[in-house]
Amino acid sequence: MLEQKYKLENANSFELKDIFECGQCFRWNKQEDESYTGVFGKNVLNVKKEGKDVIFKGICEKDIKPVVEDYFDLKRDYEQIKKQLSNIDNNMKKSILYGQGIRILNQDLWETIISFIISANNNIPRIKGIIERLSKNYGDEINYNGKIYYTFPTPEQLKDVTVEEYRKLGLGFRDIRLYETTHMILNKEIDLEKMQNNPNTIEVREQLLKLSGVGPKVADCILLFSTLKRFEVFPIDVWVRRVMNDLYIKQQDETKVSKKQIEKIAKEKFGDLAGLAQQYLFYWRREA
DNA sequence: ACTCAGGTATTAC
DNA sequence: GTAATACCTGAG
Repeated sequence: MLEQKYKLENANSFELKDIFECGQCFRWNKQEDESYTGVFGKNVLNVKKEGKDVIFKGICEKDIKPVVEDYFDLKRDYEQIKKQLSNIDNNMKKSILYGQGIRILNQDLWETIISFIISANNNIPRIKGIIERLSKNYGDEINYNGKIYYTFPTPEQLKDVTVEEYRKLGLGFRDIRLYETTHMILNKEIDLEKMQNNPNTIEVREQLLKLSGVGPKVADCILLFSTLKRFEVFPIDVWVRRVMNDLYIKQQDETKVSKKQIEKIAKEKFGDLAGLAQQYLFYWRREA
């Protein structure tokens, strides 16, 4: 396949580090020239900034422009969202200043489900390693610039993989979760297509929670970071609990702050944009 | 040797 | 319903 190119000129709210290292994705890697290369769907792309312009190039199944516009959420007005959130309080203002270039990617639902099951009680380097090994073992090859990349395996490609094989890839105790969830999806016990078309977030969340290895935090990450794109959810992990306690709750022992309490404050303060607010706060608290 | 990391499932009050 | 506990793995 031929290499395609697309240049986004004078981009606002688009910083490579903010997008790829704010914790939403696992398959984008920094290159020596500060650009990032990643695989999504059947595409391998390199993204580079030149001043305020963004250069996308790589192997794309379809026309690169719509592919990029969709995946990078380019049609959404992040400037407006940031303005709205910044008005809430100085904490939001500060965190948005730090992560001003964040965009929430439209990641494949299936891939996001599996990736965040793997993320449970795990660390980022290991999560990334596991996902790469999964792709290398069961995905398809794509050649680009003399290197071989691998697509994320489909449910069908994982159909006959055993729990033992997962364990060998370093999945640890998540091996059985991956196995069970894959088969629930293959059986249509959980129908991802229906889920994708269901506007009722409560119902979709309930469906996700039925999947093995998916609890409240993982479900909310899937709702926020996949093509489901629900900005009203508020995934609570250790970092979010930490930052919410530091800023708003101020209890001595952050681990004792209840989820309900955090959710209540998030809803009151951030409303329908809670998910975005979470992402700015999370990234700021973890990185800054 | 020991703790920790983007939590979840299970078991026990 | 809410609280305590085990759980792969590998890096520091």
